[in-house]
Amino acid sequence: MDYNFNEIEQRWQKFWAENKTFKADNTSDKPKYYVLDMFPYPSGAGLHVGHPLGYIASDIMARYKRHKGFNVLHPMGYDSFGLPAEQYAIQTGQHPAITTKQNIARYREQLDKIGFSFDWDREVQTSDPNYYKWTQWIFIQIFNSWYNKTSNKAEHIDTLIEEFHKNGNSNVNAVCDEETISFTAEQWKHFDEQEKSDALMHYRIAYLGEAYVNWCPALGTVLANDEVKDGVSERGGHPVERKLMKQWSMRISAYAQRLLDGLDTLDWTESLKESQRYWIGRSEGTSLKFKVQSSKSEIEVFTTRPDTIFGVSFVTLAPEHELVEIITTPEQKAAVDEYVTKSKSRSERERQAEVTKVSGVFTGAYVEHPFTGKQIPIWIGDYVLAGYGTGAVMAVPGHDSRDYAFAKHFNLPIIEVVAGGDLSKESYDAKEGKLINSEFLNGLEVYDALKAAIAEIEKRGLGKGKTNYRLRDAVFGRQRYWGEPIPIYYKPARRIDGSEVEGGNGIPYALPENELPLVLPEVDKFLPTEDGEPPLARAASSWKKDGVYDYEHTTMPGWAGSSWYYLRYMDANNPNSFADKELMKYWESVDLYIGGSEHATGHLLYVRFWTKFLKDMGYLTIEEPMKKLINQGMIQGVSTPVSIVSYLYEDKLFKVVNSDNGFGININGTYELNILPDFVDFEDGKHILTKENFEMLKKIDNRFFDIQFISNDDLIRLSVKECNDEITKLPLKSCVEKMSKSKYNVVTPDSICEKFGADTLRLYEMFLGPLEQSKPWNTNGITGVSGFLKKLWRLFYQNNTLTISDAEPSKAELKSLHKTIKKITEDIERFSFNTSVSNFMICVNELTEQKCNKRAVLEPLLILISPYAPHIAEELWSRLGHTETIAFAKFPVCNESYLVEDSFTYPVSFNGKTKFNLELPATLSPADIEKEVMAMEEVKKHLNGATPKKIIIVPKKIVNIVV
RNA sequence: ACCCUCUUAGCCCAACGGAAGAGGCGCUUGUCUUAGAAACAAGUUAGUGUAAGUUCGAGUCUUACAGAGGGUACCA
Repeated sequence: MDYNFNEIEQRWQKFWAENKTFKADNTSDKPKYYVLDMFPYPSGAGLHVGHPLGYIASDIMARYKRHKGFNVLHPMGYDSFGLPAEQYAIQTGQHPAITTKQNIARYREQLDKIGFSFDWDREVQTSDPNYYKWTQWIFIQIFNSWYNKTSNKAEHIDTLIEEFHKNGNSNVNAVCDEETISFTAEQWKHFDEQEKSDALMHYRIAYLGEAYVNWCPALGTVLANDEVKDGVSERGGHPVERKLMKQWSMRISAYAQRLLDGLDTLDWTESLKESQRYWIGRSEGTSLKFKVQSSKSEIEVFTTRPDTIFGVSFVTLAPEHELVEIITTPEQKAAVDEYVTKSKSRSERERQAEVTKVSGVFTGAYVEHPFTGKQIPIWIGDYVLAGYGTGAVMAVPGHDSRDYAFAKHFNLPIIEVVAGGDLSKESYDAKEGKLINSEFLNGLEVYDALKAAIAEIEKRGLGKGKTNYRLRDAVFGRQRYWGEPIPIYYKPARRIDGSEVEGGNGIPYALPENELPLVLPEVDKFLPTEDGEPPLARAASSWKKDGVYDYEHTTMPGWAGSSWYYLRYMDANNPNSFADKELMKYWESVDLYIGGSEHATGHLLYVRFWTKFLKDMGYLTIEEPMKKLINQGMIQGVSTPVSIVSYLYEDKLFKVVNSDNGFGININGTYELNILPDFVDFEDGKHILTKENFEMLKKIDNRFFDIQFISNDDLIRLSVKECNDEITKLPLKSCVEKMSKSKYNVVTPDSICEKFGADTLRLYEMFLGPLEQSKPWNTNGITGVSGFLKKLWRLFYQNNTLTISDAEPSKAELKSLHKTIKKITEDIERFSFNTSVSNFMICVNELTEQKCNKRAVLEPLLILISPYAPHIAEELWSRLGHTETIAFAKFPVCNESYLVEDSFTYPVSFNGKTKFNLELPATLSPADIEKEVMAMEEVKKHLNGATPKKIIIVPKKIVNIVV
């Protein structure tokens, strides 16, 4: 009987599904274990071999924990709202719901083939109204909340209204907008509906406010910071620009400190925590006011280096700063206006490309130095960011490299106030050295000067110590169709007398909870309207609250649904709440979360934010959603790039000079692309293009007239028309990069499953190397893994018959087994799955050599291997006569007594250099070992009469004699 | 520019600070086969990217540099 993996795998996949083997119980005496994969977006390309890497690892963990007696929650679902389905809808008219459904079906089919132990009864899809009803519900809770800095948590907005009623807002210690005006209780009582709504809006955690956003004209929507890469949209690569817009936002900044502090409690990689810390960007400094000369205005700056206050030689405002217009002198107005217009029109990408270019303009106005009273010019420059701090900096060119570059460029004075650098060459940014040229700070070390400067600034009432965070509030509205509708409607404002205010946008109200879900309406087209309204404005005129009031037309961003999905898995089908409180208490938080590191600052920050919010409101008991997190490395694809120099189109020859999609153009003005892998062969470790394939390539794409192949760094130019016989094999340059549909380097798991089986795929993906490390996909070693499974099979089947002995195993057999038990257990506990695979190989090699077919050895071995290769394990387990699944069989425990060695051969070394070996009983104490060693003739010979300085003895390791 | 990770045999990768090698691929030679392939058996190869330091002892710890991969990007 041969190992027929196709048949075996299908049978067991069917068995698991029919018997709901992996259904997680909500009540159990067993300890719980929650293992979760990062929510996949079901893209049209399906799974490639990189996706299952993490899923296999988490599945091994889930199966292992079941063997270990845990009640395991291991669910899967889909983050099914998102841009690609919508882009496809715009191009084809196909409703994104249909595309999404197809893609999910394809994902599911691929996932099922790999034999994961998911509890599919708990599947969730973010685009399902039964799911997004609760996403909307959570939004309403956030809308109805404010952040109380005194209690340091979110509270219901009613407590704030009550306070306004009693005392106005002067005593309120809340996280709110900068421009919040103060009012008394009396004023509050006389506010009309609009004014009350506006006042509260400054405090709500989900709020409608003006913000600079990343506007992407091509996608017709705003993007979050983490959805923008290199100044272009992460999905699609379209240019992004800055735009001031009224937007729904989330006051995540209120949680900045807690998000930072919480990191210390998490078992995440240091590098991931570091990225979050950096993204949150806490910095301690001082706010400081500069009086503008001959004006009532003041410029407030934020600085972390108040110690360098005497080194200020100018002040720089961001072009968007509100004072720019007010303080600019008539003589400078034209220049300033031009600069402001120019910097506004520049896209993010241009801005970022010009980071090293210095630009700016003088406003003509001056401030007074707060200590010396000296006149200091005010400049504007776009190296100052409008959104950070106060949008203004005190420039200390001597000790800040950006100010230095600006000063050098515009020939502004550079004053040295901290000794230790050479200011003729560069600024001296280090926080080390003594203060000079600084009046009362002279002679102090930087650290002491900082404290002294802050004290003096506060004493004189010029400013105060302040902590700033780089973390911005998250824009929450998207001008898109395929997302959760925001459950808000607008009522026209009313005057005190009750009459309606004409025009205006109306006052936003949250929908009552019994009207949820607010279902996504049908639209005729998935595009914005002619007047630039989002697609939801196309909904039928009946799509209105009570048939009268407009709903909000923007939808939620991709991260909304994924910010709480781990909770829904605990109680996926609950119609009455987002999840039952008792169940959330039982499942607590995720014990192991596995996914890619690309979510470091997006999803993983938002999910922590929502968790903290829900805890504040009393729905949860946990502060952090994911206790342990592992980033699986990326599986990269291998591509073979070529450059197209010119191409033929409708019988005309074109030279590639530029391209409007801004993609793939290299310096020489050629167009780079990757050859489809179907045309590339692999020989002697090199990628080659054969003559046959070249001919094929010509036929398929006859536009390519003149192609440069990059071959071992030499460029070989081939003309398609003149292709001659000389070239039979052309070595191609290959490079390792992200696996992506657009790069033609995607490998799917399907063909591997077909050819070698899912168990081989699972083992092989683990065998590739450490889980967290990125590695290129190659199938060179896959026959080794597949051979191993065949070898395992042959331990049970000799000459096509199951031959199993119930005899007592030999000492050697038991040693092989228990050594493996020990190693595998250690490997799983530290997520070292690659080494487990080789340990299995060693074990099977040894047992094969011992011709072991003892049940007492092979049964435990099957349990050991079942998390990794569950199908073959189930099959052999059942053939051994078991009628129950192997999934819950007790994981074997290592019996150390089988591993004990009688003796150990010590390497005896002098000064670290091994001279000879000495076999001694393993039980000998270090003192006895020393006696034995020192008594030896050879030792005396090596010592040559000298007395050893030190003798180091590590039992069962080494003996080292220091002379 | 900054931050993180990695660098061990022809290749992929192992080695609680204790004799550098477990495993797989590849390669070589057999056995078996009409042949190919498979299976089986035997064999094969590095002194750990470079330079310094800590240590009785360093692939492992520290520092600097180089290369590769990933992340962030004027945050005052």
